Amino acid sequence: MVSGFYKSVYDKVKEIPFGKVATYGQIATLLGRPKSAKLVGWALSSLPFGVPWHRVVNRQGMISIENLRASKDLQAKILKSEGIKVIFKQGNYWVDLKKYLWQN
DNA sequence: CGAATGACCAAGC
DNA sequence: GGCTTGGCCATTC
Repeated sequence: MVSGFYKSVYDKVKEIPFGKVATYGQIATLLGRPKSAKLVGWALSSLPFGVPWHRVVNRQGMISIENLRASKDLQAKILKSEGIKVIFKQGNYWVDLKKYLWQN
């Protein structure tokens, strides 16, 4: 069910430009709920088709979990295809936030 | 309507 | 300096 806050999250995620990434906390802040990054993460757990979820990572630039729709491998794959350098470290994929963080 | 949940974050030990 | 804990709040059950 897409409603209210969720929709805002999806719209904001769609605004992330090609080749950039954003963090959960950042999106939460942009939506006016800086203390509720969790809600962003939760919203992403039930993403509608067409949202570039692969451009959203946690505060450390890490891809934390496998989604229902796609694996971390796929997410890393897509990021690479967009020109983003993905590093595999300690069993997880990471991106360089200093280089690719979305400056809005 | 009360209680649980969640792809997070920052502080504390 | 790695692991645990509490807080956050819309949505679901």
